Amino acid sequence: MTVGQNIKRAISEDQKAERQAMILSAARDMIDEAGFDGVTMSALAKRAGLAKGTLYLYVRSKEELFLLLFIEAMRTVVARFKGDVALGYSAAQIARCMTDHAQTTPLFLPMYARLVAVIESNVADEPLFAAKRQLLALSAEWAEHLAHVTRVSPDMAEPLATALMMSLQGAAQFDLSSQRDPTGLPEDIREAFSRYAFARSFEPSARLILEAVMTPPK
Amino acid sequence: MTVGQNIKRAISEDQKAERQAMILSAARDMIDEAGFDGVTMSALAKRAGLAKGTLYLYVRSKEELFLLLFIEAMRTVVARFKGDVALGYSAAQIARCMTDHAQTTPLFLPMYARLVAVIESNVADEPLFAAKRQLLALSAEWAEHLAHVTRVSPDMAEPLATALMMSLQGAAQFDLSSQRDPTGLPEDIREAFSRYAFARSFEPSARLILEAVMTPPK
Amino acid sequence: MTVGQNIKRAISEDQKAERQAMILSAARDMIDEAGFDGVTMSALAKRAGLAKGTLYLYVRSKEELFLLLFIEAMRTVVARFKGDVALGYSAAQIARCMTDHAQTTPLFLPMYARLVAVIESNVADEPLFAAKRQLLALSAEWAEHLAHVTRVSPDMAEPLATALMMSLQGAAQFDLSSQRDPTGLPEDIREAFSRYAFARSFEPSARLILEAVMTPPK
Amino acid sequence: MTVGQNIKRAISEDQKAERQAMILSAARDMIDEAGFDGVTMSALAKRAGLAKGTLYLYVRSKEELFLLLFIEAMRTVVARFKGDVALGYSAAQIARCMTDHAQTTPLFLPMYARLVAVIESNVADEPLFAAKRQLLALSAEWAEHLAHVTRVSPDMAEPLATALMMSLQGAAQFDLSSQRDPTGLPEDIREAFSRYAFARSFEPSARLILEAVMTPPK
DNA sequence: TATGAATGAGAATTCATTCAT
DNA sequence: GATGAATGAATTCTCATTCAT
Repeated sequence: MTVGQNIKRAISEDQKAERQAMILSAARDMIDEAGFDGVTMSALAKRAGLAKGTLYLYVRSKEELFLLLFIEAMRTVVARFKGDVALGYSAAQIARCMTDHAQTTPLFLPMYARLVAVIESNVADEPLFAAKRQLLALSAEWAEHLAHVTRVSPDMAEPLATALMMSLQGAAQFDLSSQRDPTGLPEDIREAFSRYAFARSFEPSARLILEAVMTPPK
Repeated sequence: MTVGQNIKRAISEDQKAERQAMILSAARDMIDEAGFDGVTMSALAKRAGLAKGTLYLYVRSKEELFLLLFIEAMRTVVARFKGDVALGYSAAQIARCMTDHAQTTPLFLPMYARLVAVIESNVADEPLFAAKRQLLALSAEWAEHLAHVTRVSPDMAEPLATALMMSLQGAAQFDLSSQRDPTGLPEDIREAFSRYAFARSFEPSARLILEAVMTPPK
Repeated sequence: MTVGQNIKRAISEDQKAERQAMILSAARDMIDEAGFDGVTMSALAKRAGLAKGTLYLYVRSKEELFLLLFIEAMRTVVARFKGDVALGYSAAQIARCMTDHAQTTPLFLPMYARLVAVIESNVADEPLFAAKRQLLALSAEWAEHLAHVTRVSPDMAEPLATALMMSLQGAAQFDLSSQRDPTGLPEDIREAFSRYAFARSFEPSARLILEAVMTPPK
Repeated sequence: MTVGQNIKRAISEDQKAERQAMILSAARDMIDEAGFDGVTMSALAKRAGLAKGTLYLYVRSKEELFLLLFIEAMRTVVARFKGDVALGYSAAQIARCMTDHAQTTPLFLPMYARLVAVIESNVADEPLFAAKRQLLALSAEWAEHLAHVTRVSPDMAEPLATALMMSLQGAAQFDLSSQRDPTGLPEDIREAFSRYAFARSFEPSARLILEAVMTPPK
């Protein structure tokens, strides 16, 4: 009675991971096309060529899916940071790189903006903890490289990392808020919207922060 | 179709404002008791002693209600900042005040954390624009006082204000994320949760930023 | 405390009638602009320059308003029929006139289509009976003239009138159903929609019926 | 989120069709008991022993449900017409049959009366088009049989069919309007209500029309 | 493993009408 | 007479998740 082509059963761990990657990829496409709210598990299943139930074999919940997606984006950002930013870079250069990474890594910004208030708020403990662990590890990795390239004093490493991440998070919010076709915006607030676009708001702040710790007042 | 007890009619503008204030107050109470998701227009109406339809005479939608609530909180924060922070304050003192204001103004932090991804995302244009205008005005007012007390150079005023607001926004997110009864948290991530509590993450960052602009490298 | 310009109080019966006519006229405009569902009592009041409560001084309910509107349209149709159709007219000519009257009298068709299932179904007894009386009188007047110009035998007068009115009613429905921008209609049913436009469906039927009784089989 | 008793799953197409039939049947019962406005999707689900969501698996919307119901009634009427009316029948006999079919097929008349102004007006395009297609096919089938039994000349077939359907539609309206307990009606309009009962108004008109085309004036 | 039928919670909002001023 | 603040009923439909096959 089964309709449609049953996809071959994924048995090995590899196949399982592969299948999950497929799902994440389909999800990314859906987000691009229909936005976050346009992603429904039914549609995603269809798009991935799976049955709804099968989807849940690879992803415990919709929120977990998003979490997975964000972790990937975060992983990319961290990797790029480690790859691009080297010892000797100026505050301005580091700020530039961070801005660039955040902006050009697909989904990073919009997902970061939704991470806490939308995604984490609706996820079960189990997946949340799992995600937290990974995210924490990635943050640590990033912070470590940051401390390295900025040659910041040990006691300033954490405050610096925190300040930058916090700004990044805030900027992601601002950016989300500023994403709007200026057409249709009332004259008097149009500029305010664009003022908070990511690059415009994050880069100077990051630079400010970095300079503060990289050139300690003598 | 009408039954029930008509409450005293709010005829003058003053009475109307008072009634709206009443509604906002009832909403605040509900949030305290049942959390954001616990706020229902029906329940709110009942609590405010109004008919549902009456509620909508004073608030165009649930999201607008939240926006109104946030604006009030923001107004308070700005007022306190202007009242508490005076010329001559050190970076540390200013950071301390900001932290305190944000933390002790009821609803400010949790609403700010939800402002963009949850509230603004679901509000109609009309109320959104109205809110933006007020929020922008308040921000400007706050930024102006900030520039004044920090004696920052004119060209650094905006970057400073932006950096601080962005950090505040990010910290609000972190804080929301860290709000969790440590009991029940796995050992290995418990500390990470508490690490991002508002005061612990925001104050040092704010101070860092403020110091950076208040003691220009000679 | 009253806001806005209080319209002068309408005292005499004449003034009252005049005010009611004003309201009906405003309603007609609203229907033209926003369709039937676009008419709300609030908006109508505003448009008529009246307060909501005042509206109800001249019209007992929304449905009564529509009934009043239809009666006017019907009155026009009957008057035009009596004015335009004279003894000696052929079945084809009469059918033509009827079609023309129904079609060119504003609101007649769409209101007739909604008369029973939408309007009468939701009106209180009192206004319904009042309307019925007027409508019945108008029908009788129309039927009488019809009998006169068709020189139909006394026993066929009622069946003829009924048949024509029924067809008119049915055609009004068909017409309502066919009112749709052909753009956006699927190819295969586009023609079906247009086929039931009023003139195309009513006139031949009316003619058929009229001819049947006007040229009795010898 | 799932609780409650899963009913037997309808897996095969047959089972699905059966389940839909069950739903329609439950809807018919509800209409009988509580009238059209008494039909609630929630109540219907309960009555059918289904969860609300399940209902929507079989019916896209409430209006579509009504459309489905009408199509069934129409299908019955057409079938009965084809079964009962044979070549050689007189105009009077055909009119009699039509009247009878329309009157004794459950829900046919009241649904036909509401079809355009109430049901079609509130249905989404997709289901509307689907319904139109079926209705059009049924009409054509009926018209063909009509042409056959009346031996009407090819060019008169369509006008005849249209005239009869239009009258039927009009009569359905009249009938709806006349459905009212005479008790409680004012003396002076009581008769008028009953005068427009279906059989009394439709049959003579149908006969008139049929005779007109079946016995062409020599 | 895969499937997809079944589940059901859940709340916002409109607008005709009334009646206190 | 005129006003407009207050009323409140009333119901749809979506979609994440589960679990019988």
